Amino acid sequence: MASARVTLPQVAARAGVSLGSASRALNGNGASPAMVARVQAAARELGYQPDATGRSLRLRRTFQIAFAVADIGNPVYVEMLTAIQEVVAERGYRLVVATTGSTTGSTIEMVQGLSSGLVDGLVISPLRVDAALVTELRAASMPVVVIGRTLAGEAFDAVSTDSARGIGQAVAHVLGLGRRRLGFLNGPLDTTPGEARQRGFDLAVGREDYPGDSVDSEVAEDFTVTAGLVGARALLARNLARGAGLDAIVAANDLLAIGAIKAARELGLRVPQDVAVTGMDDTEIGKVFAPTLTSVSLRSSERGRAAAELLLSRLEEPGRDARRVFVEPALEVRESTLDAGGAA
Amino acid sequence: MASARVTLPQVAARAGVSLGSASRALNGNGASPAMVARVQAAARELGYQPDATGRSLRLRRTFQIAFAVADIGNPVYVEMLTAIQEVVAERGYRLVVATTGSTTGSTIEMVQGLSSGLVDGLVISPLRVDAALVTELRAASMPVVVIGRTLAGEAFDAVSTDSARGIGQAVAHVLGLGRRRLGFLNGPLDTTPGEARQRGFDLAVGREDYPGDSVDSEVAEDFTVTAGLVGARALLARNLARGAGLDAIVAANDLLAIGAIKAARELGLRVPQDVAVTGMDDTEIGKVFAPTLTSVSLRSSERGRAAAELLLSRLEEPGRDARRVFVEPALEVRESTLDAGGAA
DNA sequence: CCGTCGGTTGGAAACGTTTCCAGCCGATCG
DNA sequence: CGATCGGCTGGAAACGTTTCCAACCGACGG
Repeated sequence: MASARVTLPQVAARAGVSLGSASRALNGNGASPAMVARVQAAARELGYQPDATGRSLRLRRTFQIAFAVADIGNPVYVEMLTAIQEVVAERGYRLVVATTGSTTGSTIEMVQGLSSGLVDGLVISPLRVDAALVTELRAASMPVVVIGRTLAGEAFDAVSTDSARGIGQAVAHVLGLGRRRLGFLNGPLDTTPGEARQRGFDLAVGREDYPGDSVDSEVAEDFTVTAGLVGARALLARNLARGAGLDAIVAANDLLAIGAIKAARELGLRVPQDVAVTGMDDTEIGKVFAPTLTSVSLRSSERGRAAAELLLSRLEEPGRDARRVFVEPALEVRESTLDAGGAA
Repeated sequence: MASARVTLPQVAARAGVSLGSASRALNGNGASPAMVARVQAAARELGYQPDATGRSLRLRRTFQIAFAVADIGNPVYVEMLTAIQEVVAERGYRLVVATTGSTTGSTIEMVQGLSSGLVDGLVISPLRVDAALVTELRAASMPVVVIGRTLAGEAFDAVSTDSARGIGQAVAHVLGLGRRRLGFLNGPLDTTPGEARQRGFDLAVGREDYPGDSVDSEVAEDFTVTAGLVGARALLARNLARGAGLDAIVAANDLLAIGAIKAARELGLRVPQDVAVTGMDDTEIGKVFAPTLTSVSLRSSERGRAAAELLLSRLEEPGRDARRVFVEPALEVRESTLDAGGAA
């Protein structure tokens, strides 16, 4: 393998022209047609492949962008990754995936590691945010697009959604179904999504005209099915013991919701007849689950795509003002809240 | 953002030493303790970050490796990606994800694009393989590790499993449950996994002592839930019409299996009581599905990890002989084949 | 017919790093 | 006490590319 690389000087020699001319000919800058033909022929004969490192060094661009994410196992991030990959590949960029770890400390380390001219820009969707991370991101020697909470007052390009409002939609939906004893199954409160979704729930059930009878919240260890199962067991058992079992669980994401459905079934409860369950993120897994999962779509693909486009546009126009893209949450009603009767 | 980069000459100047000494001091090669201290101090004061492109150009290594995959949406590949990422990150490498497209033509293009010194090595799990692709991979100017069919007679490092045998295990399992009318739901036959799994099924049901009554196969459009749903509808309907409905469906992967379960339910069939269903790949989604899915594990994480380790070891020792790692398939029995009675 | 201009070309510099090479110094050994 | 050796250092070259600059050519206009 790995026959010795053929370099541009070799191509130039073969074509009998100077190095500079060869470069111009291949990049289509001010070279005569005859020159272009000669050089291209020589390049083809030799099997010339331009070297990315030499080119990057000179150009000060790598045509790589990074997507940094806490947990690549989460389907939401995979969806974003797919969308980002699609957009950037089309424009000739490559995608580097970087795992941040769940703490801000390890995220900062990762950002520093990336700040070596290795990538031209960064899309980051941080689970946890603090001042140090914001500082680090501002200091980064490359454009950054944040997916998630728009960092207060910061001049970052950002893509955000209103997941608090999304939780509100889910609450309104189950109330509309006549459910009155609501449980909220959340992930860690010190995460950006956990905090926002809790706020959304508290707001929705705190309204003057709230018609529900009881509310209860449970915080799972993280945003996974297993944690959801454990959390929902506690949530359901607690309310059952209290004499008035829950008739609806609003979960902070689809994985938690699936955990909740499994927990409900363990107790012999039917979904949705006995307990309606809603998720959030509208992931593929929820769409194929049985029952199919009512979920608040935060349009992860769209957010990924928007973030990628924001980043590319900034690479083209570095000086422009920071831009923010908002994506509206939208409730997708499916079987997990739809009684056989079909009341909506 | 983007304050002007500080370069090594600047650090050297600040420390009052030569460029070469500064480099040696930072890389820990033959520099006096005093020198190291001075240079590190200067570097810290200036916030020096070594430039990856300059370093790569000189070193002829980028410390990046690529993972090329047809469809990053498939959970199997996500699992591999996670494992690979973990291994390489630990050794100081970064992971670039490359999407190949499903044809060999687009895969070849992608390999060529990567052959620009941008990555030090490549892990590829091709869906379809032909002679041209093999040629291209051999000619690639970097080490390649193949996950999947070991390319006949080729000197690639490879990680493979015997998915044909895995299908055999699934068939044996449902036969052991007393099922006698088997359907096989496969993906496209011109793919590497499709071909192998079909072979496995045909072999398993073609044995002299095969006790089953009937067999039937259906080829879905691709390896997705939707395609599985469509394919399984046809498969089930066809056999129902024939008077003897299937009592087991062996699917070529978990997504197809989930499609099959949905199709069975549409027809009012219970899983597993009326129809037992098995999948393959043992993905997360199958583990949380209701019913949980009996599946043949091909140990995707393990394969990813092995591939990454193979690649890193080759980077350290370029001349060594090609190595192959085999991973045994293993059946994971869950609810989708387990009658309430619990017969195994 | 000569000057000028636009289009092309060759040569050289530059991007930021690592490493080779030669020279220096102090120390050790004969 | 002198020669030699080892450890460090400074300087320079090299990795492969793009682009600047100066020079050249033919053609066109005055």
